[in-house]
Amino acid sequence: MEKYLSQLNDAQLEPTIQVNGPMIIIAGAGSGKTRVLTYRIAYLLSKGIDAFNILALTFTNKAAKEMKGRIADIVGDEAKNLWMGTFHSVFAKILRFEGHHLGYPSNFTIYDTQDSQKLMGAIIREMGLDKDIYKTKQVYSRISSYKNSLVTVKAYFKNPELMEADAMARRPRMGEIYKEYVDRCFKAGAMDFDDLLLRTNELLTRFPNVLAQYQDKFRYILVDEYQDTNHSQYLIVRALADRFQNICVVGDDAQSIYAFRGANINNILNFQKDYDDVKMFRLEQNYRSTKNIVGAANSVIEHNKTKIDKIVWTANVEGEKVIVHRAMTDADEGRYVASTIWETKMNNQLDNSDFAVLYRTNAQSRAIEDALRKRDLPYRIYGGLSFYQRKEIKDVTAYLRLILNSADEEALKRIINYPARGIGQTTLDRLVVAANATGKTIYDVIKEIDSISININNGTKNKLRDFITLIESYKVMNKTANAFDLAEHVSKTSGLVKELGKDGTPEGVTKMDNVQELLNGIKDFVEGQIELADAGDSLAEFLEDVALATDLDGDKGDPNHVALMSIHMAKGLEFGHVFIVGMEEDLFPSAMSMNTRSELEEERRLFYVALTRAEQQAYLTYTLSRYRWGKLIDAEPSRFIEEIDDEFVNIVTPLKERHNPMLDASIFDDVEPNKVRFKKPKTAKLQKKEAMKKPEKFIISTPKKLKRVKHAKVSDDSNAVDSKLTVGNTVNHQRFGRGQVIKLEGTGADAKAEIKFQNGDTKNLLLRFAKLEILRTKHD
DNA sequence: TGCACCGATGTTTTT
DNA sequence: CATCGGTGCA
Repeated sequence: MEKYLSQLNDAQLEPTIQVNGPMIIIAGAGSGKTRVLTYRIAYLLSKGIDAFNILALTFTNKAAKEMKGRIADIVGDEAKNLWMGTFHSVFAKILRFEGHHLGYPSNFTIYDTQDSQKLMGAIIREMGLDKDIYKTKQVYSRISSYKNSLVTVKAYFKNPELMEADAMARRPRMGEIYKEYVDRCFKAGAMDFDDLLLRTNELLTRFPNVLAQYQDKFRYILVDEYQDTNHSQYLIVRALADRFQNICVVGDDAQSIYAFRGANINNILNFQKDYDDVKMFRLEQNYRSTKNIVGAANSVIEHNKTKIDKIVWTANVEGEKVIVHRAMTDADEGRYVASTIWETKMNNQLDNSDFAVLYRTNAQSRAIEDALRKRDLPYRIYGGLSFYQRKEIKDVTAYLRLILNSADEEALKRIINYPARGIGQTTLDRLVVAANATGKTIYDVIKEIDSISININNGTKNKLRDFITLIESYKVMNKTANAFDLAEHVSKTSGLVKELGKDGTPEGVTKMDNVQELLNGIKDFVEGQIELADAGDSLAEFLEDVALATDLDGDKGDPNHVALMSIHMAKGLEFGHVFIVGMEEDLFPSAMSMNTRSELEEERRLFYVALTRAEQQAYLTYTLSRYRWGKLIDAEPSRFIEEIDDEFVNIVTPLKERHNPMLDASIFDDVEPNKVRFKKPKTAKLQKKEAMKKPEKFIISTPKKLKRVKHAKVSDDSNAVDSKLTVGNTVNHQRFGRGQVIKLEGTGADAKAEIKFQNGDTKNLLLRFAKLEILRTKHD
C-alpha cells in the first residue's frame, strides 16, 4: 500500500481508496477533507487512471492550485494533466473550445458584476423605465437568480407565475429587460458569470455529442464544497457524471453560506437520492481546533434545525475558552484587537500570520486597519474591491478587451472617451440607437459611420474615426507582440498613463503604481507562459484569469502579515488566533438576513464557519456603538454570543443586556409570529422600501427535526421552498390575502400550491416565488 | 462636451 | 462616509 495512505485515520482512509461509484463525504470542519481529496486523486492515479480523465471542481482557484501542488508532490509530473479549478474557470475553458456551437466566438469576453450591472442600467435607461423601481442591483440579482435556476428568457415568458411575481413587485417589464440584456451580451460576444454555467448547461443539453465527449473524458469527478453549489452547477455535474457515475462530492451542510448567490443546501442533503448505491462517509474528527473551540462551534450550530446530524469531536487539547470582549466603539474594538495581537505575539513568540481578523462586511476593515497601522502590525486585506476591479485597472483591461473582441460593448463604452477625446454621452447614445436598430455592434457602426445616416457632426465623426484607427493599430500589434508589450504600448499611447500622471494627489500616484503593478503582472504571466511552452493566445488567457481571479489567488508581498477578510472569504482557511469582530445584532446576524428562518440559519452557519477557522484561540468582540454611514449608531451584542454554551466562553466584560430579549430562537418554533411586532414603527419610506423587496423572500418555517438525509424533502431552493406547508394550512398572501392550501404538487423549483383564497379565487402558485405566510397549520 | 459641485443613496456576503 | 448620478455653467 502506498506510503502516504498511512497518514490517514480509518475514517479518512475509507473514502480515499473508494475508487468507483457515487459517494458523498460529509466532512466536518477541520476534519481533513482536503487531505482526503488530495490523496484520493493520488490514489486514483496510482491505480492507473489517466489524469486526463479526472475532473476536480473546487471552490477557489487557490484551493485547486494548492491541491494540484500537493498531488504533484506525491505523483510527480502526471498531476499537470488534471482538470482542476472552480466551476467558472473550468467551464469557461470548455466554452472557449465549444462555444461556437452556441454562436459564441472563442475569444468571448467575461463580463464581471460591474459590467453586467452597467449594461442593465443602460438598458433600463434606454427603455425609459423608472430607475427607482427598476433598481439596477435588484434587477441584476433577479436575472442572476433566473439564470442560476435555468430560467432562460424563453422559459421566463412561458412561466406566468414568474411574470406575475415580477408584476407584483411592480416590475412588469422584467422580462423585456432580461431579454434585451441577454441579446446584448450575446451580440457583444460576452458571457457573465452566470452564463458560464448556464451556457455550459445549454451546450450539454443541446449537443448530445458534445456531452458524450466530455462524459467520456471526465470519468472520475470530484466536487469540493458541494453544499455551496447552485442548481446550474448541480445540473452540470449530474450531466457529466451520468455515464460513469464515478462521482465523489465532499462538503459540510453546516458550512453552506452562499444561498444568496443561489447555492442550494439541498444538493448535498439529497445527494443520496440522485444516484443508486451511494456510499456515504463521515469525517467527524476535527484536527484543527481545541476542545473549547469545537465545543463552542457545536453548541452554536445546534440551534439550527435544518441540518444533517453529525458529531464533530476532537482529541486535541482543551485550550482556552472563547474570549468575548466588549468595546465602546469600532475604533476601540480595533485598539483591542491590535493590542491583543501585539501582546499575544510577544508572550508566545508568534508570527503576524498566526492572526486573522474576520468580519461580516468588508466596510468593517477600516477601523481595524487604522488600529493595526498605529501598532505597526503588518496586515493584508483580502477581498473587498479586488485589484482588478479598480477603475484604473479596468480602464487598461478594457482596452485589451476591446482589442481582442471589438464587439465588447462595455469595454468600448468605458474607454471611448477616456482619456477624454470629445466623444460625449449624446454621441454615444446615438451610436447605441444605431447599433440596436441595425443589429450591428457599436464598433462596427463607428467603422461604417460614413455609409449610414446618423445625426453626428463631422468634427465628432473625425474623433470617432481616430478612435477606431487607434484600436485597429493595437489589433495589428496584437498579432505579433506578446501581451506585455502590447499592454505597455497601449497604456502609453492611449494617453491613460499621461492622464494619471496629471493627477499629483496621493491617490493619483497610487493609481499610477497600480497600473505599473498590472503591467508587471502581465509580464510575469507572459514569462510563465513561455516556460510552459503552450504558447496560446497570451492576452486572451490573461484576461480570462483576470476576470475569474479572486483576491485569494495571488499571494504576493511579505507573507508574514495579519489577515483581514470577510468570513465568506475565510472559508477553507485556518489561523492560530482568530478575532471575529462586530458581533452585534443587525450586523451579524445582518439586518438584511433576519426575515426568515432560513436566512437566520445561514447567518448562524456563517458564524460556525468563522469560529471553526481558529486553531488555538477565538475572540469575539462587539461594540456599544459603531459608525455606520458616518453616524454613530447604538449596538447590541449578537444573539449568537448567547448561543454558545457557557462552559466554552469567557465573557471578560459583562455582556450588555440585550434590548429585546424576546428575539430568541425559540420563537421560531412552528409558525413564526408576526415579525412586525418586534420591529420599530415603520416610516412611510421604509414601507415603500419593503414593498420593493425581492419577491422570493417570504416567511417560512421548517420541520422540527431533520434527522436523516433520506427523509430530507426534495426542494430546490432552501431560501424559498417551504417544506412545512401542507394541505389544509391557512396562509396569507401579500396580494391575494388569506386562503387555504388545497393541493400541493411538484418538488424543488416546480413545487406549486393550489390555494383557495377567501375572495373566491383559486390560484396555482409557484412556491419558489410566492410570498406566503403560514397563519395556521391544519392541526391547530 | 466637459467639469465642478451638489445631494441623494446605500452595505451584506462573491464566482 | 463614499460613490454615483444629476445639474448648471463655461
